[in-house]
Amino acid sequence: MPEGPEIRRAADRLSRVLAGRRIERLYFAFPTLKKWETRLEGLQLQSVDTLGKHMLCRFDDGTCIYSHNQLYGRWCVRPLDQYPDTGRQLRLALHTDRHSALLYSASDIDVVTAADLPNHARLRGLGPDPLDRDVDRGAVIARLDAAPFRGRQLASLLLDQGFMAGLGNYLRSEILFAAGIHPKVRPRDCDPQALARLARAILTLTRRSYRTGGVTNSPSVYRRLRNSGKARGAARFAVFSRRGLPCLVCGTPVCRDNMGGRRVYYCRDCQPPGRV
DNA sequence: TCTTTATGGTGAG
DNA sequence: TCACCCTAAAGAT
Repeated sequence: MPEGPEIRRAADRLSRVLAGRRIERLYFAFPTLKKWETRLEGLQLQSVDTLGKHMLCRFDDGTCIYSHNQLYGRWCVRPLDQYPDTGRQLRLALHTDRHSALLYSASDIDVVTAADLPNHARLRGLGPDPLDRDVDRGAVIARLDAAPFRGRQLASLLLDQGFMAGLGNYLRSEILFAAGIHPKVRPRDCDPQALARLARAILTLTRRSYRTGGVTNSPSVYRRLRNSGKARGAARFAVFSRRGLPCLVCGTPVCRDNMGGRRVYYCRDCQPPGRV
């Protein structure tokens, strides 16, 4: 569950069973965090929040459990003390009187006091999260057009958590395809219409992915691809991981390149390079 | 069974 | 830009 929308969904699931409840027991796999098992025991869990791909389980005394799932971490919610049959390593467990919230495989877990939270190295400098309701299209356009960002290639900018928090590698490709913009284009090369398309794609696709659990294709295209049976796995995405397959709009084979150290997928006909 | 890849991120040069 | 770390699953042999 790696990108912002999936993390936010996981936080919602945790919230439903943890928020407002006393945490009766905790388990930390990492030795340096063991001391917190007794310190946090019996406190009430106030909320489960996300900032981009970062998650915070907040306790009523202000202490937070910070976690980042990277590529591998996975949250499970189960009835109390029932563990899924998985070969994965349990890294963190929060038990109420009814439920167990279990974090598997994640390696980036920490406990942060209220005083240290504002200075936390991983949270400082994050951009706005497009899942937040107060982030609208105008705000995204303004950010794209701001001095630190307008000269940067979109391929790199869209992965920068300081630009917008929560976007990741599949959203990058999907956003650029939806906006019809080549990955090497910079915001300063975009006319107002192109900037507006880009901002709309950032918000629409991130929020769609949140609603659908990671499907960025339009609902009708997704249904059509699934029903055709040919592209089950790839049905989620319009371009991402579709190298060599026909573009869903024009039929040209989808390109794959390395940009910003990660793979980006695009259609060279629907997303022409140069000024847009 | 071995190798490669992955929806993430850091730090060195 | 690169090497590297984390862990799991898919792909190649």
